[in-house]
Amino acid sequence: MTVSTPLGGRTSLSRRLAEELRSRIMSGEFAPGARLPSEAELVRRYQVSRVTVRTALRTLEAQGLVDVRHGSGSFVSDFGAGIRAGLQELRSISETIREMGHEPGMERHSAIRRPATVVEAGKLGIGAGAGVFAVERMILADGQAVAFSYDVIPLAGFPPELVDQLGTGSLFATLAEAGTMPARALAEVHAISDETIGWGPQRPDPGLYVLLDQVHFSRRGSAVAYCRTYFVEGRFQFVVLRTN
Amino acid sequence: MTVSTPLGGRTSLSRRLAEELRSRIMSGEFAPGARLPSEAELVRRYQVSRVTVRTALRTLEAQGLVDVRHGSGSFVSDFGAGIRAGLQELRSISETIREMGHEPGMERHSAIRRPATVVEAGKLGIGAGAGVFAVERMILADGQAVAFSYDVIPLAGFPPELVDQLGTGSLFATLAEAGTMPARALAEVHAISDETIGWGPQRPDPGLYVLLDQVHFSRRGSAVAYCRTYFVEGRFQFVVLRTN
DNA sequence: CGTAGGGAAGTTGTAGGACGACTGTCAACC
DNA sequence: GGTTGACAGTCGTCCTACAACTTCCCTACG
Repeated sequence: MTVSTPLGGRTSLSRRLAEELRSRIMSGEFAPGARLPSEAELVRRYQVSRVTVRTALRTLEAQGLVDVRHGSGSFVSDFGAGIRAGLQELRSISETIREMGHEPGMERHSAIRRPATVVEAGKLGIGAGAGVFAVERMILADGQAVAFSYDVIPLAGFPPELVDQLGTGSLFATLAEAGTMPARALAEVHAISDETIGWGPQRPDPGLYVLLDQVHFSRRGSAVAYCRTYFVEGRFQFVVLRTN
Repeated sequence: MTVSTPLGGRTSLSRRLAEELRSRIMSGEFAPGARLPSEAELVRRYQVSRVTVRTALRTLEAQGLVDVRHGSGSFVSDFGAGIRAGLQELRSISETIREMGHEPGMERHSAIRRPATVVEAGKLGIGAGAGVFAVERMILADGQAVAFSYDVIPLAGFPPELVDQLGTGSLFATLAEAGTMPARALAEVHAISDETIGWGPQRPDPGLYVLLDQVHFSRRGSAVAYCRTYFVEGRFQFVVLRTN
């Protein structure tokens, strides 16, 4: 039997199970290449049907986290380490930095309310000139600047009492509090050489950056933020797992 | 009713169905945001069980291609256009260029057999000094150079009669012929400013590149190629779909 | 002794049927 | 007009059964 772990929540059971397994894998409970418990064992362990277990495993497989082999079992992908800092995992930069074993930090450079530029309006799918909140921040890891970010959040429908909170802590946390947690982001990657991007004493000498130009969407498809993050080349490792 | 399309093949049925649906979506048969046929309809259409249909849909959902909504239906993700050129889709660059509506081309600059460097051996998980085949190529789209690639293929276990074919056409095609089709790749992304990367009259003036430093793995986990592809900034659009 | 072959056990893949939960629509009602 | 409720359509989960594949052990044969 070994019954335990109720998995309570509001999203679908298989999603929650996938998240549970994902966190167990990430925690290092299963080493890369190690074999996961069989589907039958997971059925007993979590008291769910085999369909649910298989659905969860399929999700993890599509994410590249596990490898399901017919007749043999499910195995943790050998790329676990890379995925842990993967670019396709949508999460706050601070969280990623912490998971990579460093102490995240942040310094707000400016924060103003202003009308959206044409480019911003286009990216966010709002009218040009609509009110937005623009924040400029420096992202730190162990006290060293690893990125400079220019974030824009549309104000329409955003709770006024939370506006001042934007840019003071995790952007994701504030958006979640506002009920517009990003579920997906479409990001363009560029190489940028520009001396005017960064600021302060930590500005890198050759102004070479990897720019992540991304629009965040809520689960229902509305744009909730437009973030341009300039990562100082060499101070942050970008990893992408590609599959077919 | 409407029986047809046998889906014959050797991989699992659900994988083939996912691929079939993926290609139908990519072809534009279903517009972004459009509703896919219901699971029951797909069951009738392809003569497979609902388990198989659901498994395929789950795979596509995890890849960000479709959005399955409880009680409502399955919908093509609004990000279809971006995903079509997505970085996490592992496929040949030429194929990607063609899908983006341009005519792919290629020029081989050099191709030699030599011992692996220490870095290459480390990336490929082989002994330092083991024999590799190194190819330098220029990737073209509509006659314009979009990338310069430095590829390294370990020779151990590689069919000798196919070595000369490396670098003359699609690297993927040759690897597939050799039975070592890449199934996954772990890629690092860097911004590079270096005047010595490219060559020829098409060399970009400010030598600014997005470097995709990637190791390709076969389905069983062995490294089959180490490819450094320098994309000329501005001539190729990198898109990454991030999910959580 | 060594090896090839066969079989058993374990595991994932697919099938079919059943029911619950959720969504969107529309008609009836207040 | 707005709300409520019924209803059909659809996805989520469960159950049972069997096929296909892998791995390992053990036997039979050389």
